[in-house]
Amino acid sequence: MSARAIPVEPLAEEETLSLGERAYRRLRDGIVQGTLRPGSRISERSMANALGISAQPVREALRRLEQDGMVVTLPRRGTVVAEIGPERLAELGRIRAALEGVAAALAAERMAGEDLAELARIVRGMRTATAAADTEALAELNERFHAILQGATGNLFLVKSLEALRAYDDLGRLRALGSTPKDMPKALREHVSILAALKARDPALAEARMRHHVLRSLTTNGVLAAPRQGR
Amino acid sequence: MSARAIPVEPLAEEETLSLGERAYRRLRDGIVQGTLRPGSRISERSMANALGISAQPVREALRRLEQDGMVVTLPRRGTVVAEIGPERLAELGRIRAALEGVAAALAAERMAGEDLAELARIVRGMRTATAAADTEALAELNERFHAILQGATGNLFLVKSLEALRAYDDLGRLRALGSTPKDMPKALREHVSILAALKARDPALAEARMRHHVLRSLTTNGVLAAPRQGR
DNA sequence: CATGGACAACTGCTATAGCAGCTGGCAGGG
DNA sequence: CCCTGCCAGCTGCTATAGCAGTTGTCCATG
Repeated sequence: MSARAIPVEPLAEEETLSLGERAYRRLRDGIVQGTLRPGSRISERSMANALGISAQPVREALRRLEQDGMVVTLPRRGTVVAEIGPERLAELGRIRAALEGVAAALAAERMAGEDLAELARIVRGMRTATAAADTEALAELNERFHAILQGATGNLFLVKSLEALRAYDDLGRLRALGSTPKDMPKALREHVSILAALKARDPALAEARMRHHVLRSLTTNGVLAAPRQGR
Repeated sequence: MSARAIPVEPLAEEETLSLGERAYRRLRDGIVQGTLRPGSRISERSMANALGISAQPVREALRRLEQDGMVVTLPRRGTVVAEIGPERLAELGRIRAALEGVAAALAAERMAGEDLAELARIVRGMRTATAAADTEALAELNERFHAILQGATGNLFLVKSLEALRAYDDLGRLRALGSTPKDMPKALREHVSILAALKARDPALAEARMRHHVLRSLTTNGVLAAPRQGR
């Protein structure tokens, strides 16, 4: 009975999501937040009654996490949390930069006019939030900006992959300091330039700018080291 | 009993893989090969006894396919095969090109010497296979080349994502003609140049060349149209 | 004829039970 | 003391049963 030692709390009935989905997010957050440390073993049964649910949803979540590269399970042996060191985190950041770049390129080609208008509204909000140094609102707007852009591509694979990568990004943000203090004007200029490329329907330009934006953001957050990364 | 109409044959005991894994691959192949057409509904139970197995492995496979963007399920409503038109296929190709590019960049930094030697061996084999016009051996070598390169990155997320994307690639290859007839020398030159960039430990160069290689390959296969794609 | 409501037949989702394989320790023979 | 084989206790994995929503049909009612 080592179930008591498992650093996970039972699932509340928070929302209307399926137990499998909730277990997935819970475990994912547990991994990126470090409460489930790399190398630690996760038993389907133990984790199940630690969460107060059955074993299937847990197993389902573990299979999805395995596809995300967060855990690795040896058949009939056990499931362990994968190692996510700083270098691995940097890799994932570069991957995310590349994918967001492709998303921007696709969006530049397909994006509807109303979505562009919505992005323009968001950027406008960013400008005021930057002036007011409202980091919280800025984070919210930033998330919406990327979400709309990715959603505009209509590509499920892209959206799902970036969603998974975003979880890792939170991990990087936790290990480094909190949110970025004084690069907000820089981020604002980058968003403006990205929007301009989107409006101009220039895929290559949008991709380059988006990629640079993500890489720069990761660099100032300490996830990436040298400023000469990935071109 | 509409189970008889489901275009899937029962699972043989082919290998030692789990039923969930086998169902995942079977369904994935069924989708990319067109036997499970877009828009068609997939019932867990029906598919289960069509495959001669229980419902859980099928459900498990469906959840993974959903994360790949191949199916979309409405809670308590049903699961349907997602639409994968030519334009979506082109998008996925560009995504794959970007990811393989990042993989090449990472490999250029981290790759061990013995892996480089193995790649050199493979490229040497490609040279003779190209001279002999042995398309089958060439496809095999090509697969090994990319597999070793991706494996050298040691990044699970990258490997898993590219594995899923490769399935879509097969779909594109099916819709277009068969394997490439006369661009083999071009592919050989590209592999040689990629290997050179890897040996030189030049991440940016390796990435650019790999990305160009994949995009060019997709273009000659008819998956991509204009030669001015993605930079 | 139109309309509304109940019922049957689905669906995805969850829980329980039990299988087969692996591991580690403990006893018994060398 | 060391080695070997057994065995209990794990593990992931699969099957069965049943839950709870959704949908479509069919009959009764206005």
